[in-house]
Amino acid sequence: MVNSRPGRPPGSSDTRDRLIEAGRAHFLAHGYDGATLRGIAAKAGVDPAMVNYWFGGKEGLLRAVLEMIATPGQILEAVLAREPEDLAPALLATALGLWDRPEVASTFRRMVLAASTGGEAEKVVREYLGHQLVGRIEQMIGGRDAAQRTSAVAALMAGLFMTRYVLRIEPIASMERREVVAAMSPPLRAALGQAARRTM
Amino acid sequence: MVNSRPGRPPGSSDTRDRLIEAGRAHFLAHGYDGATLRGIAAKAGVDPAMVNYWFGGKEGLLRAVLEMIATPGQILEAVLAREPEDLAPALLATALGLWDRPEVASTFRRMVLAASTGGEAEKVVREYLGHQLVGRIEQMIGGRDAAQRTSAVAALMAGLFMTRYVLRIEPIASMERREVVAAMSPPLRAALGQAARRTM
DNA sequence: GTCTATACAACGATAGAC
DNA sequence: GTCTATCGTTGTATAGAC
Repeated sequence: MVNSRPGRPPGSSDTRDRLIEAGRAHFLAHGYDGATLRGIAAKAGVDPAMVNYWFGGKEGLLRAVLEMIATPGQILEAVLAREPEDLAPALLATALGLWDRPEVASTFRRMVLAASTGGEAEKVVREYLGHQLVGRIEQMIGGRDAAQRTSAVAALMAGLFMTRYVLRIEPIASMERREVVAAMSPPLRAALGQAARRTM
Repeated sequence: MVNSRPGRPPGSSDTRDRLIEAGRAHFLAHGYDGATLRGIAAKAGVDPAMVNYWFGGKEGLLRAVLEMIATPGQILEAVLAREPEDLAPALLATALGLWDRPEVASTFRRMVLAASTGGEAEKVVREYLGHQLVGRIEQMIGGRDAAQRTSAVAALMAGLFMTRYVLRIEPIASMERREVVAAMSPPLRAALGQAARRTM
């Protein structure tokens, strides 16, 4: 394995930072498989081999870019201050406010697509979503049957994102933000609310 | 452009069918970018150049594979006989019963993938999901605010599928089917139930 | 028309010189 | 640390045999 975080090199070497920024732009524009190391390196103004040196390969660069974005945490942080009664609409409004920004939606869109290809990027994205996002929701809601309720919440939020931003299925893709909040709040409240009842 | 559908060649040429079957298996196993034309051709026992001859390229083969897979509204058909009270768990149990069959899960997985190719396949998949699936749900539940409630139902089901089968996020990916039904029934009932209330 | 054979540019990755 | 040279593999294109 290669040195992935030098303390502060004496010579030059903002190479690493330039590669992360260029990689973010390229993954966003072309997806994981579509982006090329040569194109990223050219935009960063460095040699393509530097990707392998600093990140161990293309997959390592994706991991570094994902760590840089770290948006799911922002949603939860911004919401944790609210009282539990308002949790559902607050979570929805905060998430939509973030996702409606085009560059954020595109980033997650690419992540989902990368995770759907079955390639190496899939493992990276799954790790990221599993720990960073789902783990923190579960920790947040706690209580009995936390795992089941967390799964329901995660499925609901993931489905909202998929239908509205990735697949762009009508009518949800064109709905006003407050309409979406109104429509999704009751089911999200049910998912957050009490432990799942045995129904069959 | 190349001839893509010969009437009935006198000579041999099940080459096309063999490529579709091999392509289905490979796309399913490795994803679109992960699958290689040489690997597909080898499994089909034909020359790699035949993919270009019959389908015009890799993307054309994907389109032919998608056309071959009959993606059914079986879920809705099987559920429509139930009374409205049981609708949520019935819909979930039926959907899970279908999706837990590996080849069906893979089919939808590939549709998500196809929606990302950026080509003509994206439009096809979106049309199919929008009209064939979401449109029928809306027609089924009817009433006031049908569009909003339909969106919530679609998001919930899409999210369930994404987290459990595509992204395979824990713990929902490993949960028993009846656990999933129990966890998702309350939010799904809320989505199906009454018109969304204005919450903000 | 159907297929084989071959070639080509671009890709991710690596070894080793500086 | 950085870069050059190069390897194996990818998707695609084409020439020509049946």
